[in-house]
Amino acid sequence: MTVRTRFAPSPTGFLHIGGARTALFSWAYAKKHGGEFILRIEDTDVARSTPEAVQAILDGMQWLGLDYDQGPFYQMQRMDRYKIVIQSMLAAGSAYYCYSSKEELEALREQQMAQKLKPRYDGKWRPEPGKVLPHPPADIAPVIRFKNPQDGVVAWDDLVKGRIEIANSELDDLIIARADGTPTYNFCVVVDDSDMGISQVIRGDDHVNNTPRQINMLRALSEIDSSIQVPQYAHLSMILGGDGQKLSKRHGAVSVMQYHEDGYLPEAVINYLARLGWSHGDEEVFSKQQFAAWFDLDHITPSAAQFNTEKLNWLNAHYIKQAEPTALLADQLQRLALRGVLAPDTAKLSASIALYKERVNTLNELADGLVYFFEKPSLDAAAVEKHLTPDVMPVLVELSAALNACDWQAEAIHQAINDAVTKNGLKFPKLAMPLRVALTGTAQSPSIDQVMAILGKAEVLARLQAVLK
RNA sequence: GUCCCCAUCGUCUAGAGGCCUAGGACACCUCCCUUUCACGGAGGCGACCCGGGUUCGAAUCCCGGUGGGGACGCCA
Repeated sequence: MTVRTRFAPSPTGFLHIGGARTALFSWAYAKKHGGEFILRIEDTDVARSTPEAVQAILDGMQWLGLDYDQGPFYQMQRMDRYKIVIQSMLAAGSAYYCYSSKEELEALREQQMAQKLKPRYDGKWRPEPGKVLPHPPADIAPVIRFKNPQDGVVAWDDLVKGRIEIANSELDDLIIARADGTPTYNFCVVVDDSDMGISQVIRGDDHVNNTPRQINMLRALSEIDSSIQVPQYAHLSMILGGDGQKLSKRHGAVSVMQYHEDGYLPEAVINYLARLGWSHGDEEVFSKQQFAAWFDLDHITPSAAQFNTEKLNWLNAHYIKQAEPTALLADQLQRLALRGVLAPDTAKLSASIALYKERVNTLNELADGLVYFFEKPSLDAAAVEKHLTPDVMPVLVELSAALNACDWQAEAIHQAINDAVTKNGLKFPKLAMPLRVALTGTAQSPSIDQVMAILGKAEVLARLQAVLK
């Protein structure tokens, strides 16, 4: 049997970190087994679904490089198919019309909660042999309910959590079509997973409780069409925020595209997400391809995992260091433009990226650190006071002259500084620090001779002149 | 409330009854490197939720407790 997995988000918001990991694992499972990965947009909640959200999900997947073999399929475009299946269930007696009003149901729920019972449909309109149903009220448009088995248990061997059993007595007859005729989530999923030949359903933990209902519907459907099979299920635990709390819209859940904006490389986010809840021995740093080759459901942790920005930073720093400067060029051009640096010299930009990328966690930090290569820095007052002391001024004057005559290479520049240091009986930092402050504005920078080599002779002399006045 | 799930360093995790004196990674601390800050290198701190049981032997298996999470929609 060919492996087919799917990622099935509902377009009610952006692609967040939890959804991204679910997609990543589904993607990897399909790749590992030479199967197909399908994207399906579950947009049956017309009131909450938006085209913007669809686009945001597509953008997020593209940024992460989670390519799908089929889709995106849209459930709203499959209405005809759902209606046919519902009709067949009605005909087979595995579904029925229910005329209970929303108000009636609400009252029932409250009553049950008050009695500390699990709120469930009371089966008023459920047909049974020998049972006499009430007369359908004329003013109520009926919903359609699935006739769930009442006895026995539903069990499956979850690929992550092991065997799970739920008694049918815990389940009630769920609504599969609303009063307006549109089908609901649990029903659409079942039809789609079946029609699309999904072999493994890999999804979030929060769907564990839907699984027995879906299995029951699949079984009812297989009574009608014997080719219909129940897929395997793998339920991934959720990702918690850095504080151990559940991620939600108002608490810590952000779009994966926010990570892009914040200066994270997709390689880093993928690598980080892969290691969140999954492991391959002691391996920590690996590519998406390596992940796909290694991936298996056996090594997924069943417990929830807390998001840790520090570790993401570490991975991001690794991937930035590893990147070729030219690969970062386009990105840095954009980020520098945001910082007011327009059309910088490309050779100079490449050289400064090469020098600076070794020391940053994010692409924004990189861009921040690059600015002074292209614009005169404003000098940090504390650093000026500490390092640009009156006694070094004459040495700087002397050095300026030497630099002016210097062959403009880091080696030669270093030599010129060294000569000035020796001649004046100083230690190297005594001159390097004032230079650093004068040229970069701060007391922290890469090797000052290398910075100077990139800045260029004219610019270095001009910046020195500015502090000597 | 009912049902379901989960439980190893602060965090992510290794761990399939003896390889465990519980390993790795991030973070933190110390030292080294050094031209400042980083990077890098070497060390260090630091955990099996509790209680029973099974067994010659339990982080690992079973039971109970506790704690955390999820679900209980004409949402997905």
